[in-house]
Amino acid sequence: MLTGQVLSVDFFERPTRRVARELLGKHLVRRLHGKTNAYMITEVEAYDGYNDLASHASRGRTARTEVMFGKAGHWYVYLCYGMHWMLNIVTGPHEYPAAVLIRGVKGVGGPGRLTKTLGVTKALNARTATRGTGLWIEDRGVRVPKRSIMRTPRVGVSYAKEWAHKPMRYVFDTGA
DNA sequence: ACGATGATGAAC
DNA sequence: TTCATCATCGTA
Repeated sequence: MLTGQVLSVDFFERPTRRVARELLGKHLVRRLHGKTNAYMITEVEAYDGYNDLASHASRGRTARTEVMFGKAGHWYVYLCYGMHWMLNIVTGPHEYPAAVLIRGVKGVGGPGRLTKTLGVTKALNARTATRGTGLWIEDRGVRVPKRSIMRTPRVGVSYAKEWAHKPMRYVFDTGA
């Protein structure tokens, strides 16, 4: 089976926007019910720091957001609109609240559809992105030319004042 | 264009 | 304890 280099904590501990951009082209790998599937990441959003009004962390440290303040490389999974699980990976330094929302992979557009397809639920919240938890990220050598990366404002955060229109959404245009 | 559907956080 | 608010999606 073709595998790649599993991304370690070092990768995620860097500045959130950089991590977001570099996650494009990486592979989200899911092992569930004895089967392993890999999905190339094509769409992400950065949620960066206490001042980011679009981030849950802007309303302080709470039971839900605790994981965002924790160590990088952990999953932050929460329920949105009462029915969709959202999958994020914690980024940046310890105690600094930040994460990247994985919005889409090749063939599966939309964060809610993505978690449904991969069988991701609250059970993965606060777990590490390692093989042991059944959900991790690999570099399989896909090259992502700068030209193929689109930046846009984030989706569904119109309430976030000036943060609503910052280009913190990254899309890998594969042309396919 | 709109309703489903429930956790979350802030107000009371 | 109540209430408004959602980092969405399928159907119309």
